[in-house]
This record gives sequence, structure tokens and C-alpha cells, in this order.
Amino acid sequence: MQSDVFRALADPTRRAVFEQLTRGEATVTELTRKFDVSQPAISQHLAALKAGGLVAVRRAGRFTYYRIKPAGLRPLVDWIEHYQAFWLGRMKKLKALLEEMEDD
Amino acid sequence: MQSDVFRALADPTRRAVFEQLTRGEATVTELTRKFDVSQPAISQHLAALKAGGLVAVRRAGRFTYYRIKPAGLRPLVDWIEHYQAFWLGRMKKLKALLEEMEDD
DNA sequence: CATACGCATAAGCACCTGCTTATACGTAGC
DNA sequence: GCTACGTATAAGCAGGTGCTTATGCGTATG
Repeated sequence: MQSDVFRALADPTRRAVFEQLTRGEATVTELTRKFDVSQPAISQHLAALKAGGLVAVRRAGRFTYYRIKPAGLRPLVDWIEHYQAFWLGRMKKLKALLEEMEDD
Repeated sequence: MQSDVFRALADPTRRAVFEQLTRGEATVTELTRKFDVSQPAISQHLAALKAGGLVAVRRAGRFTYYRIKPAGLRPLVDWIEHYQAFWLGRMKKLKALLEEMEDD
């Protein structure tokens, strides 16, 4: 759902987690160490980001690695494009970029 | 506050009101007619959009006209840019565009 | 195997949000 | 100057959200 992207990004802590993940893959415990909230809180934020299509998961033994899914931002770019017809040309380029990344 | 843009856009009804305004200036009563919520609800949504810097107001007698403030989307674009360093060049162009519009 | 670890999920709580109805306040128009 | 209109604001309510602690379940490790 497109709506989930907006919801996912509405929370500042969640945006901060997203930012942290741009620096590279991380496990839940690693993320928990960097933020001043409990591990369940982090897990819940990650679930929201995942619902928004903004992160991907990789399980390795008892560790769960989360990583950014850049293509998840596409709905956002699409949305801006939709209401800013005059940006269309430039936005098309962004979309093309996002498509390239879609297999990350 | 940058955070207010995200909050403002998190609600689907609010995004729909924003969309409606892209078709042109409208009064509160006009907007109320297009959506299935009460006039106060519309006023509250408009207040949230205004807090997010997404709309501007023009008072004319007993009417209040709301209109899109395209530059209000800049924090969003900035945010995407910030976490997508590789888009920097393209985003810079968007920012320039938005700056041009800032006196709309 | 037994214990510890990594994570998700459940339950509960305070607060926030989006809606409603009621109302107040300014402007318009007879 | 009344009366009606346009809008904002207040108050109240149901449901959502973000957090916590408690717990369960799989996996690693001695």
C-alpha cells in the first residue's frame, strides 16, 4: 500500500532508523544499541518500515539483518510527480533510477 | 518543522485535500462539499497542511481561500536527497526549481 | 542437551489523532 | 442593525500509535 510509506515515514524515530540503515545492513540488536528505546520498539519500527516497503530482511542463523530498500521510496517520488506535473521530465529520471535499483 | 510535512502527508484524507487544491484555490466550504467529512474536519486538515507548510491562505471577506504551496514539498525532496546521495545531482535541480517557485 | 542469545509477539498503558456536534466570531446583505 | 453565512475553535469520543515489560520460539554454543 502506498499509504504505508507515508505512515512509515511519519514517525521521527522510524526515519532515524531508516537513516541509520543507509549506513549499511544491521541486526536488530545493533540498532537497539544505537537508539534509546527497547528492542521490541525497534522490532516494531522495523515492521512498519517493512510494511512501507522501505527495508528488506535477511535472516542468518539467529541474526536478522535489515537493509534499506531504495526502491521503496518510489511511491513517494511518484506521489510528488503526480502533483507536480511540470517536474515530470526530471521525475521520470528519478523513476528510471529507482527501477534500476529495484533488484538490490 | 520538517517533521510536520511528514505528519501532514501521513493522512490519506489530507493528501486528497492537497490533491484537490492542486486543481486550484478553494474555500473551506467548497472543499467540504467535495469530501465526506464535516466542515470542522476540513478546517482541521487545512490547519495541519498549513503547519506542514503545504498550503497558503488568502482571506477575502468572509471567505478563506486555500491554495497549494509547492515549495512546501521541498523538505520532502531534501529528505530523499539526504538519504540518496547518488541522486544528488538530479535533486539539486529539483531544489533549484522549488526555490524559483518560492514566491508563488 | 542445556543454557544463552536474537528476535518477534502479546498485553497493557498513556497519549495522539481524526472525527463529530456545539458554538463563537467576523463579514455580508438586506 | 438583524439575520444568514463562512470559518475556526472547543469539547468529547473511539480508535490508533508508540512505548514498555513479559514471554515464547528458534538457533547457536558449551
